[in-house]
Amino acid sequence: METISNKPMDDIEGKEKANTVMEEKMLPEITARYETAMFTVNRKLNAMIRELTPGDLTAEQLSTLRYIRSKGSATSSELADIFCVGRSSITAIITRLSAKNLIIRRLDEKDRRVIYLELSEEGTRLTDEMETRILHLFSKYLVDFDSEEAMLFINVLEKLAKVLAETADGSGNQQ
Amino acid sequence: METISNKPMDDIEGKEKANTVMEEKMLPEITARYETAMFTVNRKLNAMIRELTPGDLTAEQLSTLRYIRSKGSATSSELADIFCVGRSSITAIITRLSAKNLIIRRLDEKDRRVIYLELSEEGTRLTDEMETRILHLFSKYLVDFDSEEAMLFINVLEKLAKVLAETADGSGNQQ
DNA sequence: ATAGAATAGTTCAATAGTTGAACTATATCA
DNA sequence: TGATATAGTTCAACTATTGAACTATTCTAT
Repeated sequence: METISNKPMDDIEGKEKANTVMEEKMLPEITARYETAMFTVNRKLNAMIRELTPGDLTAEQLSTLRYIRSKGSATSSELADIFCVGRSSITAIITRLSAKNLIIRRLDEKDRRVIYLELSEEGTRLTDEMETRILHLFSKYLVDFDSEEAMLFINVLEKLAKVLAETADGSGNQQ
Repeated sequence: METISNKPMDDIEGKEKANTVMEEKMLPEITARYETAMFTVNRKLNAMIRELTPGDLTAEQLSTLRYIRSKGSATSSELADIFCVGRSSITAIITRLSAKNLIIRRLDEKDRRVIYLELSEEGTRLTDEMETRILHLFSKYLVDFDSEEAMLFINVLEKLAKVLAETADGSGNQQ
């Protein structure tokens, strides 16, 4: 993934070093701006999605459904990893989704410890409906960005996600 | 805020329209990639920051302290707006922070309905310490990005935050 | 083959965050 | 002045999360 711009920066041969130094200096500012903006984006988007969601479904529950929808099925441990929470937390969420008949537990016949989580028909329908609504919401805001900046943004965001995900270290929680 | 790249896209005069059409088509893909990456980034970063934080301080509490630190002082209503939650939620958080002697309630003498929230000495010390740790954490990851892509990313992120914040509509919650 | 370790998931108690309604107190405005 | 709006709190109900203890399986190393 290389940058698109061809506007040269310093180009006194030591490109590598020049960039590093500059960032060192700008670190506090970049960090502060990143955090402030990220905070606002997350809070506002979550609030908006919350308003789109049927009253008896929480943000975590919706995220869980959507993740399973995207993968077809998932296990508790996988969800705990992805969501960076303990497994007991996932159990609680799954129990509630199951009580609402949105999720089905399917036993693995080979390894009888594992349980595959899948969406029920109703769960699939509801998740698809939410996907549509969210897409519609996003489309309202995406028109303010041109393709190029949007793609650049997404690429850097994905790179960041990759870098963070690779640092498997803490990863938040486990037992 | 204009894009930096000078690599022309289509330039058959109808730049405006060309871009719009292209995004329309790419909307589902962009949305999916954005959401997936954003989800990972948030979960991972939150988990990492959680690990840096003294055990008796939660993510919400830390965010609250940091916001107040950045502004000097804030009111409950202001925090409820920024955090997109109800005021009673803020009351609960403030009560706990106050019990830990990290926050002080200062009464406004002009308008006796409002209460300014400020950090105590201990709150200031703790928040500054956390800022340092977070900066250190970020610096580990920022080296993977060059200045240019970092700045582009931040600019688009801030633009997104601005667009979302301006849509004052739902804003999540209020009473 | 089997004992010990690892893995997948659940249960439970405790705590934090959130909602929404009802409430108090104060300020604004018409 | 009386109605309305604003700032904040309290309360009950609920969800999410943690961490420890637990069951049930599977793996692995001798």
